[in-house]
Amino acid sequence: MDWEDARMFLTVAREGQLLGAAKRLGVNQATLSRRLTHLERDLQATLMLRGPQGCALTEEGQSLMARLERAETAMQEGEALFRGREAKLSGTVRIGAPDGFGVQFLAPRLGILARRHPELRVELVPVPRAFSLSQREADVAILVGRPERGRAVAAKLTDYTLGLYASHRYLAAAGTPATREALRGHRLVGNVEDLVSAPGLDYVTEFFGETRPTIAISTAFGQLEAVRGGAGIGVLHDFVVGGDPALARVLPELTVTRSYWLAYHESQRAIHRVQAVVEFIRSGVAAAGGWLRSP
Amino acid sequence: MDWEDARMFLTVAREGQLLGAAKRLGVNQATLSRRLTHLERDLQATLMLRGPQGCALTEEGQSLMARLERAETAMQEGEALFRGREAKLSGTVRIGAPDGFGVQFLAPRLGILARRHPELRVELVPVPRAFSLSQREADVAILVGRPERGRAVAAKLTDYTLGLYASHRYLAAAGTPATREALRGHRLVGNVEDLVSAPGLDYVTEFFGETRPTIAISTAFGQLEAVRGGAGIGVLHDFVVGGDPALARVLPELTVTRSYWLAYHESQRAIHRVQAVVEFIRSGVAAAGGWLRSP
DNA sequence: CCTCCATTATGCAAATATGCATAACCGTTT
DNA sequence: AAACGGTTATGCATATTTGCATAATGGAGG
Repeated sequence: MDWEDARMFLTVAREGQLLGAAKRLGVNQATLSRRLTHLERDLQATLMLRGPQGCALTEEGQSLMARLERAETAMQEGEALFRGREAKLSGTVRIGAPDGFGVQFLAPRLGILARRHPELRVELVPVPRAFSLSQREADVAILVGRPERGRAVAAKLTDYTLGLYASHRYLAAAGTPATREALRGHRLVGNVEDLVSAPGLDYVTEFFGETRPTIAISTAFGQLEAVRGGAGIGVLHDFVVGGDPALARVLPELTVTRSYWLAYHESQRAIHRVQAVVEFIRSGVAAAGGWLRSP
Repeated sequence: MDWEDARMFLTVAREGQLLGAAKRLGVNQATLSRRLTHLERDLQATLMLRGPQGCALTEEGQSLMARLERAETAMQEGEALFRGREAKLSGTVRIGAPDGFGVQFLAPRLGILARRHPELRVELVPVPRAFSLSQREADVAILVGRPERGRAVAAKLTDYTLGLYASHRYLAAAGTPATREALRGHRLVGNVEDLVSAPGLDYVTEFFGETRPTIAISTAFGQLEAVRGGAGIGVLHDFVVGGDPALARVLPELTVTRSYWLAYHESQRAIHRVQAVVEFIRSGVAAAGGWLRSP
């Protein structure tokens, strides 16, 4: 028995005529006639007598109607689990992001998102690690570089640049290197190789070559604070440094460009709250313009 | 929420994979994938996580499944009202028929039908009256002449003939009329005008013209017995008379042909037990050959 | 790391359902 | 008896769903 046929039968039974029930169900009257015929054929019973005077239930139809009403109650309960949350976005969306982007870009802006969607709950995980979208470790992930495979819907957000920085105090004491080779004589701050979660995050070798950093920190802000504290020369996101007066650009011609991508599992494509967050991030990045690039 | 989508979701939830559930439901795996996507979009929720390892319910999916199982219980109860009667035809079929055909042809043969379908119950109403098929006064009606309008499926069964008969005793006493005009001097047995239920049943005037029968009886067998009892000359169905030695054909060149039609309401088209009876009658008449015609 | 297998997702053609327009129907009114 | 109005049923064109075939996927095993 086709349950959708049954649901339609129930409405006709209540309405007493095909035309009115069709309007109520949002289908054509002809469709409804056929759906009922299909149900009667399937059950091998005449459930209602139809004529220009409308539809009257047979005894068999009465019996079925009673059971369908109980089914309807359970169906409506099930549906209610999801309804009422549609108009205003509700539920939780988890964003996984590299800490540079997550903390510097997203965190300050989440208030806008919260005010726009009061019922929405946002979880931000600003740590540099891979997020499995298929296992729902995050609903939306910010990635460095394009995701290679898997059922993710991916879109490039923006390019961003990284450069070498050191504190004024450090440079005053150790001198400013004039060439890339001269970096060998300095203390370098980089990231933890083992915890590099994506090929695109391995930009330290592009700056230091085979020279391994003396100090390795796995987060961008950790690196920032270490460099700020005079620990040495480090590779920092230009947008993270911003206009910090305590820091000086070192070897400015050495710069690396990467790109942030946004991804979510394709099954989330139809989830409005996820799409709302996606759109929020995309439009936020677009509005920020060149903010993520070096001046 | 499409209830049929929901029913399919329930099966996938139990099976743990699309492919197995598709087989169980008798649909293609691709169809099932789309039905689930459609349900998830409708409810704005991810009900299950799908991958090459199969399908795992989310918490939302778990909640919905619980309600759907209750709906399913009610649906199965409703369906059970009709199931279990399909393989062997059961239920009741009412046949309305003119008494000539009903008693002389159908009644003797109903034993065959009963043995063929032990669970089937047949009601025969062999009275010469109109049966409203749309109001289920009969499931199957045998009619004289083609039904004119309405939502009946009609099929011609056979032609049959009527002739004038009298008992030998009557003719010995009153003489045998040599012409149609001579009938005026005889006692005539006909039917009750007021109860003539169809134009086709008004054959008495075709024999007697404007002469009104002295004795009017509303049933064919009533007329038969009256004629047999010497009441007069009557119009009888040739197949009802059969080879009765007590009766003599009068004015054999006067004969009238009518046809029996079988009809049922179109909503009964899909009801197997009704179709079984229809087929039984049609094939019975075909097998009887010229039985309903005068020799 | 590569291969295999059983799974899910999707493009495309075929099959089916749907809506539109209209014929047929029945009860009411004139 | 005829006309009217609101109903249901159905032919046909269009829209949608479905099945088929195959690409993509992830876990297991070698």
